[in-house]
Amino acid sequence: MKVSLLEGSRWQTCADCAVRGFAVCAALDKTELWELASLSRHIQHEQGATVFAQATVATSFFSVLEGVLRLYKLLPDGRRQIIGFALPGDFLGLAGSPQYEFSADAIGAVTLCQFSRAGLARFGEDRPRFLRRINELAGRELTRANEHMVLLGRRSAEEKVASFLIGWRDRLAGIGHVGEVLPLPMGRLDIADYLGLTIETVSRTFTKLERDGVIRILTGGISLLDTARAEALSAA
Amino acid sequence: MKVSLLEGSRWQTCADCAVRGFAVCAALDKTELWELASLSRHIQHEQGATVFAQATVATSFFSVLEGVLRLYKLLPDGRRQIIGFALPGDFLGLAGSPQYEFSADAIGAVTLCQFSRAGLARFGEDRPRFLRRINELAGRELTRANEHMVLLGRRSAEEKVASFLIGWRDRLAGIGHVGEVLPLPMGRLDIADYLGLTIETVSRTFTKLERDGVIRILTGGISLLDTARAEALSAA
DNA sequence: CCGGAGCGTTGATGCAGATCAATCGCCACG
DNA sequence: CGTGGCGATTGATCTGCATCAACGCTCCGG
Repeated sequence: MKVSLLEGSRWQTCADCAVRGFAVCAALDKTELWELASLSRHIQHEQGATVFAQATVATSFFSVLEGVLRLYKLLPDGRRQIIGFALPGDFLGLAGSPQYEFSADAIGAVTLCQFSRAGLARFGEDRPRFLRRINELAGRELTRANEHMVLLGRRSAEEKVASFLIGWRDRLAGIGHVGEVLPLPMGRLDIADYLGLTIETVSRTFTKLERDGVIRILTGGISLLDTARAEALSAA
Repeated sequence: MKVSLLEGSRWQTCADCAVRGFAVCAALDKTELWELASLSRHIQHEQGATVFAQATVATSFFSVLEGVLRLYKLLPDGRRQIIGFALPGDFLGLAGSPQYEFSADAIGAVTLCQFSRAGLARFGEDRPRFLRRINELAGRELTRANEHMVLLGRRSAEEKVASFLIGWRDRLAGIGHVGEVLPLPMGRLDIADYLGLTIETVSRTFTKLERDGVIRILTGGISLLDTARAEALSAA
């Protein structure tokens, strides 16, 4: 059973952008939106493409329109930690440092709204509403990061996987996803590197959750059979 | 050998506040500083006191003047993850959610600058410079969080301890600390909960680093003997 | 000067998850 | 309709860190 994720929405103008309600621009009025649109460029990347790489000069900010990205940091010896997945509406570049803090690549095809760093900085300079919006997004990101630290430092493999599934479900719900099936566009290796585990442990844990009747494993996703049990594991 | 940390500085007015250069208020001019001062209250907490607790209503923001705090999240069963240590100049409340996202307690005595949430929000509402300052601090925090995730998810015990020591040294240096000796006001348990380890593993790792000639263990701190080796472990 | 509480260290043992090694299943392609 | 490749699963074994258990040091109060 194949599962698709947020395909088919097409962008026309900022005003009827698919992510208008979620993205940075949610705080702007019509005039501002026009001005912002003039600063933005609309780009696409195919499956697996790297949008930007850790430690290269950060020339752009991005807002995700369609698709999913993995955001990750690499250690010199190749160990990888995925620090998050970016979904439609997410803004990339909050750290605001002159170099990118992490790398981002496309999981499946993605469409992005690209802004020049300087341009957006100038645009925001004297727009408190916009700055407050950025703040709000940064705060949310920080909250997610804090929770992720607890997960990485203090949870068992089973709790990690359950938390991931519940968190992913909630994020998809937040951008309007509905349905029995929870699509997982990222591979097992991505999940492992997100949870600080190995691919084998992730696979075994999925299997265990299925054996215990908590989930059902499908190609490209899962279905949550025992939500209560999963949520308990995720909170515990 | 006992080590003291940032004792003795006394606050008089905002203009000659000990953390004037580092804190939120660094972005403000004299007039604004006066207005901000009228919103702030100056509070102290003794050793071990809890300044605010996770999941209680967030009525205040804080800026640290003196001392060190541990910021942590607890799981229902008591497992603890320390998400960071707050030093003079650090601002608490960036997440901006209506409840505190984590708890904070004093390690040793602390002095804080307290602001009412509503008051500070109103103050900032239409001051882009201030908002940009908040953004800058949030970005820095986010960067720290991302690095901490890599540490928690992908580093060995020895690398964790070395990274912690190097990071701590750099943070203290950033607020003007100098000297051979690196004070560690937090106990082994705090370090363990910061690094996602147990107290025993932390203790053993300290001992190993001392045996290997990388550090010397003192009461209340350490001395870095082989900086290069420690930095290598920390980066690797 | 003595006693004990609290933190830190050290030792012995256990186990969750890593590592090493096939095998499987699903497509894409010839 | 075979075949090769890649991701996922499963199995066997190993190991880094956790856990369980003393013991030591240091400082403080009597």
